[in-house]
Amino acid sequence: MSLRHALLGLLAEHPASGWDLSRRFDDVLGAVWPAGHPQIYGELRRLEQEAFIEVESEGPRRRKAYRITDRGLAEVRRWLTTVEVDHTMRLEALLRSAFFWLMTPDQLSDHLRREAAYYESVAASYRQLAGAKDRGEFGHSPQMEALRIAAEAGTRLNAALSEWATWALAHPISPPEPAAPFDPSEPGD
Amino acid sequence: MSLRHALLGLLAEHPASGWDLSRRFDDVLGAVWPAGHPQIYGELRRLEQEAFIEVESEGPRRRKAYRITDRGLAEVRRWLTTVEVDHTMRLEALLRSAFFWLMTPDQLSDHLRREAAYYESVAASYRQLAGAKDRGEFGHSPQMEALRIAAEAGTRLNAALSEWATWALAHPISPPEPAAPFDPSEPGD
DNA sequence: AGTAGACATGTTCTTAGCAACATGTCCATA
DNA sequence: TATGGACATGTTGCTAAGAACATGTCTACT
Repeated sequence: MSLRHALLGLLAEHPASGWDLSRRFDDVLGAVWPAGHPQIYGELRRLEQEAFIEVESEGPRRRKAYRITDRGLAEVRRWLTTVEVDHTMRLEALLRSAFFWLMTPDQLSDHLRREAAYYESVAASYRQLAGAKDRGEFGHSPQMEALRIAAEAGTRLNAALSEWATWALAHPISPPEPAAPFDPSEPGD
Repeated sequence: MSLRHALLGLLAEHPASGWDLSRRFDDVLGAVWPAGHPQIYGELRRLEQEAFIEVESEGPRRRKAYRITDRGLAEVRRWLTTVEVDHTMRLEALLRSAFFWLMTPDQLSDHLRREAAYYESVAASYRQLAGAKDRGEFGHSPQMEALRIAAEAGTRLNAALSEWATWALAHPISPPEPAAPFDPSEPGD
């Protein structure tokens, strides 16, 4: 249930509408915390009821921009500083690795090659983003610096996964067992 | 909804009861795919209905051990080889990093130090496990080799996160902005 | 004036996930 | 023989997540 705090965190930067927030999730935060718009609109309604945010302005097309309240700002800070980090991970790619022995060597190396390429391309795009930020292309606000740190995590995490897949390619799983056919030309054990 | 395939994958090794499977999730798979026992028992019932698994034996305390069917084995293999990997990640620790700018420098470095220590200790335990497997302490079955590969991922992933936190410690976020107090001893801009 | 398409917000419905509760069995040991 | 604890399986009920559907508006172009 970190969604509410993520929304508060985004609103701490500046007011935004549900649509704006949904976009930021799609573009940035979604990589580590996916959230669809139904969830976001619903959570915003609750946050308003609890006075963590308030309507700042109403625009065309029923657009409502929300502003964070002092109470809301205090709540994000409380979360960041006193709530234990939830280290739960959910990585289907790694779950699959426990079952690699069910694949043929060919299927597995094909799979690993594609995984390595995927993670490498994601890592590359974070690397590029980090580079742009280091060149000052996005200014130097504290918010931007926090995203620079997040981009570093994206780079390292995906690079590690890519390297792992490459490592696994070099460590094939031996065939299903003792079924090694008897070969009289080989010395016995 | 990878849970069903994970259960099938575990049952592909050998028959097991709901309790056994729940244990394996707690001990091993839970690190990358958490699952509580209510979910597991429910899914097993559905898998049996769909003839992916069947009851192998009934034991004391209503214990039911399930065996995978040919249909079930084909289904895991289909999943492993033809279903696109879902690369969705959900990492609260990284979500938080986008909001580091809301913390004071002291709070942030305290946080990062604890994160680095946490990930390093997790990485160390995977490293140890991998070492034991390399020393042959768990035999050499293909299943064990797959878990060896998974342990490598655990090591690299957590090491990367630990190193990231350490890197972030060395890249502090500059103060909230232009509020630099005027100091007449400094040359003006 | 009509219309296509992006913008914007919502509801509905289903499933996933998970904590809490309920039930009963077997085993060791006091 | 009573009792505590590990074993084992389930149900209930709430919240999260997410796909699909519904609605309406504004802009630009024809």
